[in-house]
Amino acid sequence: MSTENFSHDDLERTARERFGWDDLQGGQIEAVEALLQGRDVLAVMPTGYGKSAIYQLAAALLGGVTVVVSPLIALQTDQVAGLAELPNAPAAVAINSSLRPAALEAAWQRVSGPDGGIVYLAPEQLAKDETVERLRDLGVTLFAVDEAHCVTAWGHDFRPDYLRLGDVIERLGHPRTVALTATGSSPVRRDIAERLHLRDRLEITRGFDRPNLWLEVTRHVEASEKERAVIEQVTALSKPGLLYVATRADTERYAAELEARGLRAAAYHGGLRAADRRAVHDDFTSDRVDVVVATSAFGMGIDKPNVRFVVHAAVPESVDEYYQEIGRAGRDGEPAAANLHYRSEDLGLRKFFASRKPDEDALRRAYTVIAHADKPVKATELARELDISSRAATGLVNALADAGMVRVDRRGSTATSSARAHTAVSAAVEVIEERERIEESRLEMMRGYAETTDCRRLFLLGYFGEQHSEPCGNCDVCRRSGNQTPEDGAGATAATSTIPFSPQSSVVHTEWGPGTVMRVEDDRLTVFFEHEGYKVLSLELVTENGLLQTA
DNA sequence: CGTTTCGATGGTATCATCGAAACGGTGCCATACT
Repeated sequence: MSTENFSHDDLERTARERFGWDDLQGGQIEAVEALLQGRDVLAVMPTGYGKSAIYQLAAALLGGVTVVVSPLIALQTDQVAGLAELPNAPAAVAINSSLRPAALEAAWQRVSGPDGGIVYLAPEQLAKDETVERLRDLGVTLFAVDEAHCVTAWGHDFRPDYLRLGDVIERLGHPRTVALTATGSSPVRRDIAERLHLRDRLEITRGFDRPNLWLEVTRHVEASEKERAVIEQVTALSKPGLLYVATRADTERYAAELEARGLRAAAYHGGLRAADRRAVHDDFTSDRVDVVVATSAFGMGIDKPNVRFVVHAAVPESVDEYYQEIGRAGRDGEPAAANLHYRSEDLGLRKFFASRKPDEDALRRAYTVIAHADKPVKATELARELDISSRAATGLVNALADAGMVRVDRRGSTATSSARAHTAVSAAVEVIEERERIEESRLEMMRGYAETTDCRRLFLLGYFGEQHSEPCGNCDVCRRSGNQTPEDGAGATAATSTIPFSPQSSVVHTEWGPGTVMRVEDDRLTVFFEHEGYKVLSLELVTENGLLQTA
């Protein structure tokens, strides 16, 4: 089948006849057309915009087998069930550890026919040669990575197989690839594109500004005072809503406190049994609870239009994560509140999570084993040899690979040179420390949001690379300073045109190297440096001393 | 990095105080049990 001769009408007819969709959005059409032309696509769109429709429609038009990488089995199951309700949609299966051998074989058979189908799986499945070879034999026409920010957020340590997806795509012959996510500042977008080896990519960003969200930060000194304020606010706000907390114990404590106030509250965290998690999720979706008190585990796959507030009892690890979490409020376009309760001490827990001290001894032993082996070493073999978990082993290998000291293919890891162990270790340590610097700078941007004295929406949109000049009129800063709605406040723009650096332009700093300008204000610049992370620079010092050059 | 928990201490008040140690998030998968 020729893949380049689909007309706009074909696309809309297929959407209607096979899925029952009558109203595709511009961004969806643009993304599908790019895929049909053979381009790779990075789509950044909020949940509810219809990201799944992009690869589902492309799959139907292209035929053959579509692979969808999805981080949670619960999400895979939901997607398969959704497609099964449509009589003419492509066959869809989820391949994961919950399947017994017979069911597994049946699933493979379902998509092995001439019409192919959609295969949902987690990246860990694609870490198995057997799975990749089976897909390669079937012939993959489209590769989709759903919730693609997981590549950046989880790949480095928590779920290292996310970093292997780029190689998997190559081994499948680089079928056209689409990455989908609901959030992504430009450093995250670039990391996704590089890690997945996207080629000739089209980036489509839609639906970032959420003017109906009221933005507010309340600062606290004492922990107990903060807790009381959170409880009072959540009790007072319109329901339903979400309360994000930092620890599992806090979910239980706050939920109990809210129940004592007569609210229907449920705690949610990753330690709950699968059935309990599902129950809380369903209760929230069907308005049987008022408030879910959750860690960051709660979120992916939630598409509930009438969430009236998202309150944070503690800062999340980055503005990316914060924006994704508050974006779950007010999807129906009606007013909704995003309130952050902030104590600077709360940054400490996030800093702890971000800091992963490089284990030099483990790196040295790992490199020594790999360098002295007469054949490639698989992560599982390394784990056995060093008596560590296979996750830890994959993490060590990822660090050595990022430093260019080992090469990883499907047979395992091989040393790239005859470098001595201490050379390899210090290179890997540098990679880990750089990552940590960047993580900490992302946390500093979160502090920046909490402590900013400017319009909060301008801060958020600037973080995501959208330069707006008018204060929003719908945040606590604007309210205090008497800013009205944007229409009323025209003409107060800063003279940014005289500043020699524009947002999204590439720059080079004498000390910090290459970077991208993220935000331009009257007297300062925010720049993301590739090896250092975010830095806020005084415009005066930068121009006087010639520290920054446009690249 | 900050908070909570635990145990030792001192001293006799039958427990307050201090310092050290432990703990804190996100989910696949596989394997070993019932």
